Amino acid sequence: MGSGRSAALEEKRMAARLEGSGLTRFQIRVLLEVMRIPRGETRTYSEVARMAGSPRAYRAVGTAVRRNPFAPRIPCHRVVRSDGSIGRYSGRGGAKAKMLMLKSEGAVG
DNA sequence: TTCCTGACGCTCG
DNA sequence: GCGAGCGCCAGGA
Repeated sequence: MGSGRSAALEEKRMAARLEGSGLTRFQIRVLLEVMRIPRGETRTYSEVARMAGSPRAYRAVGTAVRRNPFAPRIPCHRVVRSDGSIGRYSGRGGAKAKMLMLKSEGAVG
């Protein structure tokens, strides 16, 4: 990807927008971490929960990403289950589209 | 404040 | 290898 500077700027603007979207602090933190996942890579819900500050809140992570108001901006499709499964996807196309996006990014074979 | 739900995780049969 | 059950944390009604 390009410059990390614009990415940081984007993240800052995102945080401001998320706060105005009626999301909670925890959910914002989760979505912010998800947005930092590099293209072509994936993270498990447990990892995201850990990054968000609550290692055992993987359930709440699912609730948070499901509320993701910035679908393409925040790559929630890069969050998969710990067993390697795609998991669910409430966005357009469901889990099928999720897998397609991951294949497009080279995250999966 | 209490109960129910959820894009999960792990164990057990 | 697979399905069912229980535990986990956060949020909404």
